[in-house]
Amino acid sequence: MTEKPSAPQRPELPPAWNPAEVEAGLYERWVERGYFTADANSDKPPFSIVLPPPNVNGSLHMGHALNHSVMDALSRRRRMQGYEVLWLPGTDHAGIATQTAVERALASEGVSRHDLGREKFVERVWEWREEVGGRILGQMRRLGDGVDWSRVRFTMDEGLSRSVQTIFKKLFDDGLIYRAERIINWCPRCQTALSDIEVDHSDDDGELVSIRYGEGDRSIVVATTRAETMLGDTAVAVHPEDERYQHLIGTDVEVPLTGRFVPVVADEHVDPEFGTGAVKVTPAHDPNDFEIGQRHDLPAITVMDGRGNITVKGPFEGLDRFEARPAVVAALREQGRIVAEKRPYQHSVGHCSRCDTVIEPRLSMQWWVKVEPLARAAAEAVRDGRTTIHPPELAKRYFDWVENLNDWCISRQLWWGHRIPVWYGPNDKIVCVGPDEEPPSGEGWTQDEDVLDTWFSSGLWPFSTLGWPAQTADLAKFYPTSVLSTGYDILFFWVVRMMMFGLYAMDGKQPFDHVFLHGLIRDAHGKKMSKSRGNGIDPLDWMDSYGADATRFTLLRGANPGSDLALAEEWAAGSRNFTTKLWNATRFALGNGANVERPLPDRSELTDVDRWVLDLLDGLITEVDAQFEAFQFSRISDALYKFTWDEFCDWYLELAKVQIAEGGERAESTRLVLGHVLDKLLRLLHPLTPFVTEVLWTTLTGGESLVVAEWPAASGAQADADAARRVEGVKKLVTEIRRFRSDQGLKPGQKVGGAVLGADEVDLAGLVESVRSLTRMTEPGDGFTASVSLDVGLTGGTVKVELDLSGAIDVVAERKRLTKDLAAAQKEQAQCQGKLGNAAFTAKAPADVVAKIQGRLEAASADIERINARLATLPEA
RNA sequence: GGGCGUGUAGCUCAGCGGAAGAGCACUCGGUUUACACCCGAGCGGUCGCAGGUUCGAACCCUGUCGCGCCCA
Repeated sequence: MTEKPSAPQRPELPPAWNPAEVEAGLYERWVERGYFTADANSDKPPFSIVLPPPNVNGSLHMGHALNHSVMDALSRRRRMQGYEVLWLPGTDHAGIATQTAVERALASEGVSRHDLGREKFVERVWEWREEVGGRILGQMRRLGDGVDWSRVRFTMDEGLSRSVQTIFKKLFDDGLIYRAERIINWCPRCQTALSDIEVDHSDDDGELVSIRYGEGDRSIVVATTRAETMLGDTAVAVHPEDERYQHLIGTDVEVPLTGRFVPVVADEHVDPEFGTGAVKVTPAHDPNDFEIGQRHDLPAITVMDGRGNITVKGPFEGLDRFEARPAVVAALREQGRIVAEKRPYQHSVGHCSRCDTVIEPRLSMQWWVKVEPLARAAAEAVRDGRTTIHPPELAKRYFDWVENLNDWCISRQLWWGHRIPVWYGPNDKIVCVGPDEEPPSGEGWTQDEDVLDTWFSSGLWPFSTLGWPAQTADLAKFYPTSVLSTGYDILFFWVVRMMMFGLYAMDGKQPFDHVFLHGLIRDAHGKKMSKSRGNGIDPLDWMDSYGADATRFTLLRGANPGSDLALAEEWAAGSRNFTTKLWNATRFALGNGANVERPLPDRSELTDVDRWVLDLLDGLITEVDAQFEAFQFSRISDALYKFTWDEFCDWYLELAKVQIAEGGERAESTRLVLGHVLDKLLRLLHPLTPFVTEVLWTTLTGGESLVVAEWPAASGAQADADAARRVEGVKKLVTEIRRFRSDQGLKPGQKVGGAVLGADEVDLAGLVESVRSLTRMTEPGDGFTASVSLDVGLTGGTVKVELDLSGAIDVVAERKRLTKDLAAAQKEQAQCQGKLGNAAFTAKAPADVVAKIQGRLEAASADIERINARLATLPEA
């Protein structure tokens, strides 16, 4: 029987990794083989993630790419660990954004939605969704997202709409949904109410105008930033204890321009320090004024329509609010009623988070969710540990917010969305209709015109997507979901709403066990990416240039929990370099016969170098596992990067060359070690960089796919501390020799004869060949003359290296090198002596610390002696 | 105004009680047959400032200044 060739025939790797050519094909193969399709009937433990649904008309931006990289890494690892993994994708209908987009398209045809009518308009939106709605899903495939495409959902689906109607009815019946007339945030451009979190506040330049109301000793000066709303004033308010105004409280003053007399009321909420201490009260156009109005039973006069145009008969009628403001001020000035004007005056102004239009507080009838009991449950679930927030610092913010929630305005004056299932009938009858109920028919019954906030339906996502309200196998298997991942800026949007609804609908069962909150994407200098700055980076560009793996790796490497991450093209190039490095290392290993055809030989048959790298690998596996459990993606990536590049490539591969050159059994065992280390390393890297590892691993092992390969476990072997010490000794020796060569101006490739003396004493005899190989040092030949000697202090002794540089050495360079080393050793010596000379230190510090310092002192002193001796032998420069 | 976070190498960030680290950038030298998307060697920091606790502080405490975010 002939010996088997050590390197079996294997498909050869191309010389370079070309992601653009390969990624799409790999991805489609994974999908076709059904790797990402979850089985609700499997016996495996479940692991589930629902994708926080992106806008149906959006496209993949860097924030998505980061979040998806996180979710994909988590779910790929769990799949390899033998979990039944469900990562469920989908999109939300983005009520305002989508309706606006379609209205804009219609406008270019000269048609408004009202021309079309509600039914036809909604049809158009569905058509629009068919056209653009798949874009972001396609982009997810490029990134490599291992989602279950058989379960892709949309918030306007029939099933999800049923969930919406079910929960609306349940909340309505429980008294947690009600209708009320209040001040809401109105966007005059979007023409709809918004909830509080859809309003962004910024400090804008405005004006502060002081206006005199009334006459003579019955007059009072109020300060306002919104003079035009005075047309709707129904009171002037002062603080009850403000001595300046005691005589006016309870009297009436005239509101200029209107001829109307309004009462002066005393209210605790007026700040006597602000302006004159008196404020005008416009209950229909200011949330604080509305509350004052409630307390004092004041009428509310609406002076603007939904577009922000003045509706009061007279000279201002029809003017836009921003035109009306100066017009009103001018009219007041003419009457001599302007006491003071301050411009610019910075104050906080609310803007629509969709379109940036200045919000108009408006009195209007809307539907509300009473959040207090829901929010209390949401806080409790985190407090008692059913749900854990990562990083924990952000839990505080979660509590603060949840405990101070106002009721949630859920009705929107749109056509695109879930229509409110409430019918109004004769005699003010109101009926809320559940999913299997017939709406009331007959004369006089009409359905509410409004639709629900998009977040109302996406808040149901963790269970509506699994089939709720039906008790499906999916729901039983995959709820509660394992992890929800999103940016910390979305904490209040997704997380809180999903928590409130999940706990409510699922009998106190939390929607997710863990919440992972990643940071926000910024540019290379930490600035927010934005269209106006033009500093945005498109993840698709990165994928084109550097590959999906490099894009993912860059994002994960920067993902420190709770902190933002700065990105620049160089970062992605660096990650691409890493994938190339991995590619080349594997190519080298394969070219030298690396394989996993047989188990590793017993550790006793391996070399120090083999045991060292295997022990490091064990440590790496332990580290990666621990950091995965802690959502520390940056540490995972860093550990893998450093092992791959700084240990495996820089040292093990170089040392393996020596072992392979030995031939025979040694070469064979080295090929196995190479194969086994790479095999496990590729498995560990797969959740982060699935594409390149798939190609390398299938080539190395002949296995079917890394997607379904087993996640590696540490070997359990006792780490060989002696092997580690010896290899570290080799590394130090090699580094010192290289430094000497470099300082002496030797070309890296130039071979130099040399002798290594004293290797025995430090137990390195067996590794001298490796040192020679890595430093281009040849055996001392016949005419060997040591022109220089080099002392390297290692644990346990000093190794002397003699080199024949065939001629004079560069004394200046050598003196400089030694002087530098001397200075370092002296500094070290002084530091250690200082500590040891301190009686308090030796008395109070733990014994092992004292011993360590003692050891350092001895080493430093020996170094100083050696270097001085060496310097003495050098001729003067 | 309230709360949270953060100031470490030129840039972006790790480290969070016992010898100042990484990536990128920079300098020098390299056609060492895995890799120039690379290899080897180097330069670069009183860890914002001021006090305090401790045998010992980048790390803990207090104050202060700068920056960022969230909520009013």
